[in-house]
Amino acid sequence: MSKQGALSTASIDEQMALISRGADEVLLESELRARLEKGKPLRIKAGFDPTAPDLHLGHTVLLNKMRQFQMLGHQVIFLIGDFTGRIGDPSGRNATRPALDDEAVLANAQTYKEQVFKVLDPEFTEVRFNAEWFGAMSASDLIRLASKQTLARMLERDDFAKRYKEQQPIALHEFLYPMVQGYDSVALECDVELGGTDQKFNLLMGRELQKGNGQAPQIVITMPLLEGLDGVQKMSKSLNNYVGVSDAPEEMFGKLMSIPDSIMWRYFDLLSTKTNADIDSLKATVEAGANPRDVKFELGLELVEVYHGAAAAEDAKAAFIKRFQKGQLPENIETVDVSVGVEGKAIANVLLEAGLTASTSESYRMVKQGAVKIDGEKVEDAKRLLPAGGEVVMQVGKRRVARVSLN
RNA sequence: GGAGGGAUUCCCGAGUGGCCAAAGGGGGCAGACUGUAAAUCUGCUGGUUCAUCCUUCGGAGGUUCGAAUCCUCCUCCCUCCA
Repeated sequence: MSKQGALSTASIDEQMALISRGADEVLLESELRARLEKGKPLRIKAGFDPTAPDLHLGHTVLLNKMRQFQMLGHQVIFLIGDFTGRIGDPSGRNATRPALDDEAVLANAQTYKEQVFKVLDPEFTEVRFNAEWFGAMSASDLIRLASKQTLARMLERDDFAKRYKEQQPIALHEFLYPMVQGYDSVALECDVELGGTDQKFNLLMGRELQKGNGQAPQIVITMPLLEGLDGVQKMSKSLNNYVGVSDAPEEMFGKLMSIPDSIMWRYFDLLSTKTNADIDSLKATVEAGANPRDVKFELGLELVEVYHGAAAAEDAKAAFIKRFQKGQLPENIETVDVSVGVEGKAIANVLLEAGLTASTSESYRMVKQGAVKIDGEKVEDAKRLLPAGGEVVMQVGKRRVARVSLN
C-alpha cells in the first residue's frame, strides 16, 4: 500500500481484493479493473443525507471504504445531499419522509464534516453539496432530465413496486429523487459510487444518466449493513447495540471487546484499514491456536485510535485489562454527591440517587442477587443505612461504578 | 352500509369473575463459568416506606363484596359480505 497522494504500487489484483473486501456487490468488476489498469486516480463518490448527524460505526462502513480508496491514491468526494435532503428520501421506507428545513440541513452537514474527517484524510477529500448544481437548475432542465426515464423503469424498484401493488401512495417527487441522485454522478463525473445495499437502485440510475450524457457509466459498489454488538441485528441506536463515533475511548474499546467472535472478522473487513494480507495473517494466528481475544485487542486499538488517537487507544486497552482481566476498579470513577440527611439513608435509595439503578425496586433486586458491592464488600442488606460523611465506592454488577460522596 | 375478530406488562403471546403484578417465549439485567466473547446453568425482569401499600391489561363509565375477565359508549386495527 502506498502513501496517499500517489497511486498505489500494489498490483491490480491486490487493489481489486481490497476494494471488494466486505462489499455486497461490485457492478461491474470488469469495468473497475479496466479503469484501475489505466493507472489514473479515480473519482469516488458517496452521498450522505444530512439527517442523522450522530454517527455510529455502522455509518462508517462507507467512510472506511472511501478511506481505502484514498490509501490507494484515489480522489474521494464526500457529497452532502443538501438539496435532496430538502426533498425527502423514500428509500426502504413505506412512508414518505418529511423534508428538512435549510437550517437543519446546514447544521447537520457541519456536524457530519467534523466526524467524517476522523476517518477520511481531508487533504484528499472533496466536499461538495448538490445544491451547487440543482439550485441553479430550471424547470425545463428538470423536465428534460425526467424525460430520460420511464415509469416502467421506476417501478422496477422493489420499494416502489410494492407500494404500487399495495395501492399505497407514491408521491411524484419520489420518482425524481433517484434521478436527482443519479445526476449527481453526472455533475461530478464519478468513476465509482459507493452506497448501502438499499441504495442500489439509485446508484444504478447514476450509470444510466451518465450513459445518456456521454460519460462512461460509474462502477457501483454496495456495502452491507454492519451487524451490531449482538452480532445479529444491524447496528442501530434504537437497538442499543452500537458503538458511537463519539463514545469515550474506554467505552468504545469495551464495547468492541464484547462483540461475539463470530462477527470479529466482519468488523475487520468493514471497518479496518489493515490490508487483506494483514488480516489473513491475524486469521492464521487464531487458527494456529492464538486467543481470539488478542486479535480483538488489535481491532479495538485500531478503531479507538481513529477517533481518539494512539495514546488514548493504548490507555483504553490498559484500563480494560486492569478492570476486567484483573478485576480492579477503573481509574477514573465519577463522583456523585448524595444527600443522606442526619439519619442516614438506606443503601437501596443511595444506589438510586447515585444513578446506579433505575428504581429502588431494582436496587433491592440487585442486592438480592449479590450484584452490589460497597468498597469491594458485597452488600447483604439493602435497607442498611449509610451515614453522612465520607465517600464510598459503590458497584452494581461489573459495569456500573460510582464514587459516592455522602453528605 | 352490513357481519364478525382483535387491542394484555419492553416485544410476541396466554389468561375469559376471586388462587393475577398477570402463564410461556423473546429481549434485557444479575450470579456462576469465562476471554466483560459465545455456549451453558441459575435467578430477576411495574412502582414503593419491599413479608407493606399503590398503579397496570386501548379510553370513559357501569354491574359486583371482588373485573384483564361481565355490561354500555368511544377510539384504533384486521377479516368477510354489499
